[in-house]
Amino acid sequence: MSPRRARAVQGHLESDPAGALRRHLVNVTRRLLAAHGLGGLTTREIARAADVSDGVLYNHFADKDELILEALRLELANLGDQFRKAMPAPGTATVEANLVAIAMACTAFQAGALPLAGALLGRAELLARFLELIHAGDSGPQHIITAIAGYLDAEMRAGRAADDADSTTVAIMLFGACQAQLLGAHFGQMTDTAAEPDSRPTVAVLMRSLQPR
Amino acid sequence: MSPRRARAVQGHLESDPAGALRRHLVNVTRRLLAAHGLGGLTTREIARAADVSDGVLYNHFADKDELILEALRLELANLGDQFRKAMPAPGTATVEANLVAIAMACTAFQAGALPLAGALLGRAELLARFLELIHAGDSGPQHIITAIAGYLDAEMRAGRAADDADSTTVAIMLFGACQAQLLGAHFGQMTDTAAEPDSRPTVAVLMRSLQPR
Amino acid sequence: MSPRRARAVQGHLESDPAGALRRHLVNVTRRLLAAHGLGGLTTREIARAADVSDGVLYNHFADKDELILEALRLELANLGDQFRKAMPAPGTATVEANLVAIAMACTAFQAGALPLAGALLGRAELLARFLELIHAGDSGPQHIITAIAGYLDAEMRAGRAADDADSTTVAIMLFGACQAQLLGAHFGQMTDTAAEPDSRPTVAVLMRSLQPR
Amino acid sequence: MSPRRARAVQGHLESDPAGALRRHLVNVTRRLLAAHGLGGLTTREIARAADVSDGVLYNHFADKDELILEALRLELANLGDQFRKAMPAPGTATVEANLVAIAMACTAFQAGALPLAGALLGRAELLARFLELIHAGDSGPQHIITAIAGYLDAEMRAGRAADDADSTTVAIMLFGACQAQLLGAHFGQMTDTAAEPDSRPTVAVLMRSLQPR
DNA sequence: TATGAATGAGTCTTCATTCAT
DNA sequence: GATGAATGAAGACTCATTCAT
Repeated sequence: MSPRRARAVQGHLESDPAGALRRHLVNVTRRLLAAHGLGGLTTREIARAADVSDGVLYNHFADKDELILEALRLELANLGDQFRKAMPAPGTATVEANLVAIAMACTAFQAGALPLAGALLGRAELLARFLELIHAGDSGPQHIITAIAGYLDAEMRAGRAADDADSTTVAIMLFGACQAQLLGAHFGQMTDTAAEPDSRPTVAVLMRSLQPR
Repeated sequence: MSPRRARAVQGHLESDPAGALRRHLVNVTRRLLAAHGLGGLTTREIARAADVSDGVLYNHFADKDELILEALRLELANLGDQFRKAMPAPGTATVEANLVAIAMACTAFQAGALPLAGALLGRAELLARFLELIHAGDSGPQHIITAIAGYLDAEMRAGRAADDADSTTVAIMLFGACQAQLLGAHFGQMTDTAAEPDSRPTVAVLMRSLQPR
Repeated sequence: MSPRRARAVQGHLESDPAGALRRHLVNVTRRLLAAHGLGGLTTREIARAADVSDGVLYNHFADKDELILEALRLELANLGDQFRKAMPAPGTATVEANLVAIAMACTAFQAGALPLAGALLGRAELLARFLELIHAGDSGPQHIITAIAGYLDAEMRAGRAADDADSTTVAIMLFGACQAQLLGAHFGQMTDTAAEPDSRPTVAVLMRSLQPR
Repeated sequence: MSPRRARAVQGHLESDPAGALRRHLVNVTRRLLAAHGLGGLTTREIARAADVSDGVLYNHFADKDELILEALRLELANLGDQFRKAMPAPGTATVEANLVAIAMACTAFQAGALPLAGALLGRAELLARFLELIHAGDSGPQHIITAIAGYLDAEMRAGRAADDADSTTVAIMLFGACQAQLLGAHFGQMTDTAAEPDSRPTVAVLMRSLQPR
């Protein structure tokens, strides 16, 4: 009595078989987007990668953009979750070590977000739809900054960091330094990029402003 | 008996008439690229904007990408030049004021580079060709960092800045903070973005590390 | 244990439950066809309008065309029935008044048949199947002509109309004049089309040939 | 210095080479439209029939509809011209013979216009664009009616036809009778249709109203 | 038998590139 | 060299039809 199941999702005993292919398509698209960006990503390529016919897409999404946006949203949300998980708890270890850990989490987030950002740059109308989509969510870069600033505030209140520094500014600087290093590696010489960017010097500079006196 | 001059470059008494049209095409492409990025920029659009026939492009460039790359290269070089012109001379004014000026120059550079970056993100093979192209040049973000670090080194040598901070790290942080603010505005809520990002808090934090003791 | 009843025909206690859905589909299709013609009428649209699943169609018809043909046939038969009902009885009122009434019935028939004709024009193979389908029936325009001619013959026999005119020719002329006026309104300037076409002048001309002498 | 010539129009020494392919496409489309109507007429089919690549169409027309409309317009104009050429001059031969000739011209016009009408039925937006297109022209059925009425008026003034009949009504009846016969043949039994419809009975009926007394 | 998601051939359209003139 | 129309390989999307459930 139920409609047929797509080749690609057969055997997946799903609690929600109706949404299974939709999710499958989104996940495949996330993968392709994360790997190669939006440039030259065709509906056919998505269908092939999903082992599904060319037309299915339109059974689950109004158009290609809707699929892309959904994939972007989920991928970004996932990156945000991973970042939050990697955030150290205030009061543990040392502030310096924690900032290094945060820097690594920033870099991981940015590395994942780079292809997504590329997909939206120069596609004003897609960006607009995307912003509307995530506005309520807690995925964007703003929330990363807020989270870092929140950590700093907690440490300041605990007396483990000087409370006369602006926590948001420090958060932006940490996040930005990581970003600059990443983009430098991406657009830069691309040689020896294998090496993880070292965030310790950055943290060292910040610590001078955060040293409780 | 000399070959026909293209409509668009007639009247331009050039010392290098052969290269005039090539330069014209590159300049038009730079303008279009800076304005709208690479998304949806067609060869026909370039030809129309250049007031030139659809085919000329292929008399001067191997293909569209070569034209794009040349335009990107020159546009980036131009942004680099403008940045260098805006760099304050060490020893003038105050270090703090100079850092604020540098921050503004960074922001200007990044704002101009954003559409260019968008053109390259997610186009791995284009990026590769681009990197090869600019490798020898002094246009990339690396040189911005180097220039800022150079300024800091000079101030350190002059005793106007603490010499126990790593100038390159400070440069990256300044550049990165500006970048993060810009991208935050671009991808962020886009509300009240009209306001110039304020770099003074960032500079204030850095000054704590640079205060000569 | 009897097979499932489709959503749309539940509650209809039918003596012929098997044929109920088939009839339902045909009726919905008739409505859609009469309203918008065949242009852009999709099987999905039909299914939606019938509140039925996309696939049922193929349980009751070989293909879309078979459904369309059945709907066309019934709709045309219905128009024919309505025409017959509107036919005045010979000997009643005046011949002139009756011809005006017949003209109005012709116009009504043609207005209803117009979208159906559009569905068949330029679809030679569909038209061929359709003609085969209605050949035995008494729905086509031929029967309208025959009916009008029959009326005229009766009036002639009754001495209310000159019997030296060819009744079939007069019928064709009456029918044709209405048709020409309708198509003129449809394809014509479409201004002041709201006004019912006036058939009295046409009837007046015909009366000259029918005046018993 | 001039762009290349399409395969299909090579050798046609045209005074207007630029418009040659446009005209070629329109003519091919006219032929296809006249032969099979708009149903299932694809851009590819047009391109194949024109011996031209799939994309050319869009070098000369905004979209498929624009080409279709142009073809419809020209074909209708041509039919109108042929009708006008076939119109007898008032005062020549006999009125009866002339009306028979006019009836034949009507039938020819209608036979040609039938597929065109089919293309527009059920395509409201196309019809609207079409009406706008031909509004100023003198091609539509209205002008056929007007021309016939004009002929009748002339004969009336010359005393060769009774001047108390409404010429426009008679024109509509003549035109309409031919149309009804044609459609009857087209949608009717289609057997023995080879035989030209005989318009003499129709004319005979009309003559009764036109006989000068 | 009804369901409705899956299928994939086919539609219109775009656009980088070619090439006769 | 310059021109700009011609080319044709994609691209996004539609829709009649199938078929597992």
